[in-house]
Amino acid sequence: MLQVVNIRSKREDIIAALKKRNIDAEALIDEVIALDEKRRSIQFRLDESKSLINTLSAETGSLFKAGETELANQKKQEVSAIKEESVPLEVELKEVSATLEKLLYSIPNAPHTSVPKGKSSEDNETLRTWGEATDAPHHTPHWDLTSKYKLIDFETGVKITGAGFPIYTGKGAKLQRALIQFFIDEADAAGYTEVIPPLLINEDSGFGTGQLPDKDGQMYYANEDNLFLIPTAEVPITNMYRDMIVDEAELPIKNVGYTPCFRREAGSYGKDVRGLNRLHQFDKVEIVQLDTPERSYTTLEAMVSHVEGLLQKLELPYRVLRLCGGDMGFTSALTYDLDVYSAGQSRWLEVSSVSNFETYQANRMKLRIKRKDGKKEAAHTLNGSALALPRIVAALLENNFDGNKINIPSVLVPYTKFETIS
RNA sequence: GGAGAGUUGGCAGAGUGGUCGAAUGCGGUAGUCUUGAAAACUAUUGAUCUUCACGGGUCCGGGGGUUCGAAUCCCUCACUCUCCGCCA
Repeated sequence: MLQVVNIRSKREDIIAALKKRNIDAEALIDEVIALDEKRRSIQFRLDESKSLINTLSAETGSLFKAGETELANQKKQEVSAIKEESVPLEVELKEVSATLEKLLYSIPNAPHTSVPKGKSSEDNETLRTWGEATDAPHHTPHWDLTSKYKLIDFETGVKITGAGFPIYTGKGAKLQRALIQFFIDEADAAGYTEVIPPLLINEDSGFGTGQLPDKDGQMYYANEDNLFLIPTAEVPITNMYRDMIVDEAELPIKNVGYTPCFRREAGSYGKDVRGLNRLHQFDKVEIVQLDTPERSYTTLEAMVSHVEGLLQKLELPYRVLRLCGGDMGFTSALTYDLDVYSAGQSRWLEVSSVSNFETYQANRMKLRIKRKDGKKEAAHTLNGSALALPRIVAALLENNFDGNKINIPSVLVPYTKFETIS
């Protein structure tokens, strides 16, 4: 969530930034400011009466010890009276704080100055493209290839679970593992520490990264234990640092993790869900960084470059987009999407989303930096897919199909241990 | 799943109704000593809200209660450990 201090001191900037998300937040922001002022004034009065109660209670104690029972009883009654008076204040403080918090949870992150205005994915800004985004001569969609070469069994997946839960078989399974290993090796070389996190998370973690309170409908829920299946490794990995104060010297913290991801994808349909385009369970390698506010945007660019490097090594044509305000995620301040060209479907497929959340997540999860001078402030959190597997597999198959066989990009051959699929 | 024990500052660990935000040890930081280091000694060392500041409030797993006053008593939830059961 946004920090109240910032809302107070940068009211205009925040309202202007939120306009890019097509939100007129003026009334909301002013309500936050008013509630915060109210909260502070109540707390001040409450603190005063508590201070008085503490003093009088201590005096009562000494009087009892000294045997001055009568005086002590008098003080006792005095304290009771003050306490009674402060009860409504206490109730009010709780109410005001709860309302304020709820309001803060409902405000999305303020977009970075570079974020373009816009309503939908149409308005995203294409920054650059790499490679030739041209259709393959045979123009075969991957679902035909996966069935022709027996790489993925969608039907049996339906039988044992349901749509969107594919079974990778034979070389399809090996390709999958090869990609994961390749991605992790690359991240390793770039200085990321690998983690294998839990695939189920509790409510606090869901709140920390911003999936809760409103996006619970997108996560699978393990009712009996009140746990959620992770929609992305971002959640467990970032939450490793929840409620922590990290020394400035330890930053940046760089983690990479491979996990399956689970998404209910309620409301999706049509060509979007065909084949590997959108699944309920898919594999992803995620990179996560924690850094200082002054460095985080440089870090963001470095993360994008890392992802671009992966795509270049895989020889997949791609483009880099800067998301417009209307298409950005709730918690992000700036997001770059990377799309690969799918030569069998003639469309771009999003394979990575790299974001800087600034202090939005850190503030929620109480993740702070301890500066050299001892001062504490919220850290910046960032993450990105590096990469999401299914659409990479889709593009890889489609783009490298020559009519007779599928040629594996040379960088992957040491991992797959086969050069072609035929 | 059953039975029992526990949860205190970065860590270990005292503290069972008042002066306890909390002894002590370790660790951290600064200094003395030393050519330097170690050792020793001295000092310092939690978080959070509020205030220009002085100061004040809150926090001893979470929530609630009893009391003039709670780390300490009661209720409740969560977690950890030990034993038993089950099991990759």
